[in-house]
Amino acid sequence: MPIDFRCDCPFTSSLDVLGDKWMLVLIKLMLIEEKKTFKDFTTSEEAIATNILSVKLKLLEEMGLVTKMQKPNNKKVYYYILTEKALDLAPVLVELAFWSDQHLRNLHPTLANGENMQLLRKDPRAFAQVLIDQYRKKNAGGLIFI
Amino acid sequence: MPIDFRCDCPFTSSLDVLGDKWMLVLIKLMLIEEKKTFKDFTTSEEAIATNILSVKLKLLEEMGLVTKMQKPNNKKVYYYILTEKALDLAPVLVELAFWSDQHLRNLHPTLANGENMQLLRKDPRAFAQVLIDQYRKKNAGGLIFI
DNA sequence: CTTTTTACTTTTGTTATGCAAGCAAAACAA
DNA sequence: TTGTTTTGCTTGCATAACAAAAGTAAAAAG
Repeated sequence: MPIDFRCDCPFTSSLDVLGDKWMLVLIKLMLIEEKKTFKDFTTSEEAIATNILSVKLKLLEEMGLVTKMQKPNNKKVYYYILTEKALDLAPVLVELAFWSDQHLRNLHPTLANGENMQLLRKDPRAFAQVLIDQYRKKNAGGLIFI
Repeated sequence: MPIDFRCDCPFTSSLDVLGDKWMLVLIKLMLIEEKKTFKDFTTSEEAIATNILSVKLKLLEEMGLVTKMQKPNNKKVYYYILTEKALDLAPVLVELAFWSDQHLRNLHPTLANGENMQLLRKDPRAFAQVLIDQYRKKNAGGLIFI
């Protein structure tokens, strides 16, 4: 079914598609944590329920954010691969993480603070581009089978 | 009540706070559409229900994203004013609108396309800073009364 | 005073979410 | 070849989040 847009505002319309608990988290799992299969997602720290995962993956596919393809030499397992449309959300994710880093540490002291965060702080734009380039490189092989 | 963070991921944690249908929309209404009072919000195009508005404004205040202050010479009307913590979300909002502009027009042909969008396309970073500067300027007078 | 405005709250649904279990097809192991 | 396991997903059922409509109390306006 088509999305029901609340109004003509570009800010609000993006959130009509992405403004929920899971859509951007699933994109992050694929972009950064190399999650590809249904099973991969269920074993993430975020602990998404399988029925919700099923619905959200379908929605991501409908929205053209994800392409579902068979794993080579396996007729049961599928790979969920981000499209260019989804890769263009990398700057959004990076800005969100940048904000968390600045403003959520007092409320959430165990927030991750590894080397990735240092690169992010230094140059958020560059970090987003690195994420996109890395993802394209990793999935270049898989994309041959489309 | 305190936020229940799903994990230590900065991406996910930002969405634990902001990942719903309304939080970022309300911040947008304040930042861009000059909404300040409870009534202002109810008359927005997004048409939020008053009970939801009540809950979300309270949550924004709890999270330190909004300061509630009395309107001068009026003991009943309150102004909801964005904090610096919320103004730091301007880049997130701008990146979301940038993405809408690029990828949502086919699904949503009546999406706004005014002069603001041209500035946004040309230089998203600068656009975010303009929004922040404009907001600070407009609310400089009101902030005296804190 | 009376009316209107404002900021909610309450009531009553509807929708979204999530746990647990189930299922069919494929892959795997004996 | 024949169980057994894995995988991707679906189906109840319970709960939580969300929302439309109406109501309320207090302040402001007339």
